[in-house]
Amino acid sequence: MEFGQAEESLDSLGLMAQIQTSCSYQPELPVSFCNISGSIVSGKHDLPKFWVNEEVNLSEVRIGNGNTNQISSGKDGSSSWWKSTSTSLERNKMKGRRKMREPRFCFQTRSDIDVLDDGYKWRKYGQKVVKNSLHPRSYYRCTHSNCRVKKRVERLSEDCRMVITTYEGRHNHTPCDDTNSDEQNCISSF
DNA sequence: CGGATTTGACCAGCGC
DNA sequence: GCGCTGGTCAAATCCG
Repeated sequence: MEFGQAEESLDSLGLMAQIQTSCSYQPELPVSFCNISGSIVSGKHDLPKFWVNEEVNLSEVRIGNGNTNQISSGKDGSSSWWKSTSTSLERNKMKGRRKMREPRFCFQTRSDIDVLDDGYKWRKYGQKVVKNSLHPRSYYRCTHSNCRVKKRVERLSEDCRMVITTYEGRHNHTPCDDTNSDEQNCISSF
C-alpha cells in the first residue's frame, strides 16, 4: 500500500482530519501498516497505526466517487435496516454475510476509551468473547439510515490499553448528518 | 417512554 | 460429519 492509498482509505471512512501518514508497505505482513500522526479526534489517543486488510480487493478500497460503494446500496433498500423486522427468510439472507467483501480498515490506538469519537454515531449490536483474547470484542453499526458501515472494537490481550478498531464498509454520508458540533464540522472535511 | 445496551441463542463458515 | 468460532439477532434490561 502506498501513501496516497492510505490517505484515500481514511478519506473513505470520513474518519479524520489533518492526518499525516507515513506509510510503508510490508509485504511480509498480512496487512499493510501505516503510522499516523497528527490531530486525530478528541480523546486520549496515542499514535494510532492504520492498515487495510488485504483480504479486501484493492479495487474495492479505492474511493472517491467510487463505484465500489457496496454500502450505500443496501441489499434491501431499507431505511431502518438495523431494526430488523426480519422474517426467517430475511434472516437466512443475512447469513450469507460472511462471503461479502467490504472495504475494511483497522486502527490500532492506545486509548483509555473503547469507542473512538470519529464523528459518526454508532449503535452497539453485539459483544463477543473471542478466542485468544482476554477482552470481549464489541460490534457496532452506524445508526445513519442506509449506512451499513460496521465496526469492531477490541483490546489487545497483551496490552489492554491498545484498542483495535476495525471498520467495515464505507459511510455514504458525512458526520454532519449525525451531529452539528464544530468538532464534527472539522472532521467532516472529508 | 423511547432509544441504547446487554446478553444468550442461533447460524454459517471453516478446519479437522 | 462434527465441533469450534465469529458474527448477528432479538428479547430483556437499562438509562436519560
